[in-house]
Amino acid sequence: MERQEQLIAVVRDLFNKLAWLNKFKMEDSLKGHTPSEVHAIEYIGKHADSNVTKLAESFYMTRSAISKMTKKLLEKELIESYQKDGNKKEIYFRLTEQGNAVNQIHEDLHEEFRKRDQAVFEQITKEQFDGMISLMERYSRHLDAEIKQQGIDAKSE
Amino acid sequence: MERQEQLIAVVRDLFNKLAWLNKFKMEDSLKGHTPSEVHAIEYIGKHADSNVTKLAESFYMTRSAISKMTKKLLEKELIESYQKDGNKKEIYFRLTEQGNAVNQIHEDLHEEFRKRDQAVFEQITKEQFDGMISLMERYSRHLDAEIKQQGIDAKSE
DNA sequence: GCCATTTTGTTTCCTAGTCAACAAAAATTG
DNA sequence: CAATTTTTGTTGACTAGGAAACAAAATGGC
Repeated sequence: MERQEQLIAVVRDLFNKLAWLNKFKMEDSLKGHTPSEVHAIEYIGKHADSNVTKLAESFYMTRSAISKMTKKLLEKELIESYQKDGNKKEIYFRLTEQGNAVNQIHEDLHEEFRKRDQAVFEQITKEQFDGMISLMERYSRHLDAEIKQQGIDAKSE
Repeated sequence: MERQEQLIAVVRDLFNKLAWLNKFKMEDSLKGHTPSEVHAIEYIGKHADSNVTKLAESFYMTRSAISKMTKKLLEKELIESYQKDGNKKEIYFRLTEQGNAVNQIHEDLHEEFRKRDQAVFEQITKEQFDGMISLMERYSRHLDAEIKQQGIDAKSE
């Protein structure tokens, strides 16, 4: 197999596995919320003035899907919406107290995962780490250029 | 942000982007087949005696989902099923001629993607490459151990 | 200012995938 | 061997998300 394909295949498999394993813990601690919902809560917690469009672009999902999801989060009172003076179109989100609580649980879980996998990451040298990050970023920019060239509009975050 | 989280975030974003971009080309050339179906065709093409269970384990999907998918592939006559003497339970799949054709288109597309992104990968030295692969494999084994310890049954391929 | 275009968000219809319950065959236990 | 347990595959009910059509607001060109 080409090294390129090999690397992508290995990474993909690893990510599937990681997501699959973490899902169990997540479902345990965050019952009643889908991974996507939790992900959205995390995003809204981190970014001021989040709205449907920004979430959609960041998650590579349709606005349709996000609109439905945020509706649920509003009903569950995990987020609340607000608008700005002089703009009746855009609707922004922020976390409620309950949303913050969920976000906290999620962060704690992440910390747990981090500790669980720490040993693996400790073996990486700074050079290796920086090399990998810069490769990813280079690849990402390359794809951005491709996307732009294809005339597809993406605006990845 | 922790380097560990940073790396995971960057990879996740990159993969979303890559999948999203490739989807357009895929949809163009392989209209009528979902990415999952194409993925299954690829798998069946590569592995002799594929069955529902093996596909499910490899894709981290439920047997239920795979069962429905293979049913569709059978109806479209892209795959065919067979059994072995003395085993009335397990049902295996192989590609039909049509399935092979689809697989070929898919491979050609992959080749196209490979060329498109070649420049990015060319800059990686052998040491870097090997280091990354071995890191992924180490991480994968670490997760396997975790999965085993959790008593979840996985048998990742 | 006014009209066309773009942006933002929602809704309806549809599909892919999960979960749970199941049947049939195989494997295990005694 | 018989009885229990596990494995394999399928089905039906349900949900998350995509596609398309849409309304309302904002923006841009003139």
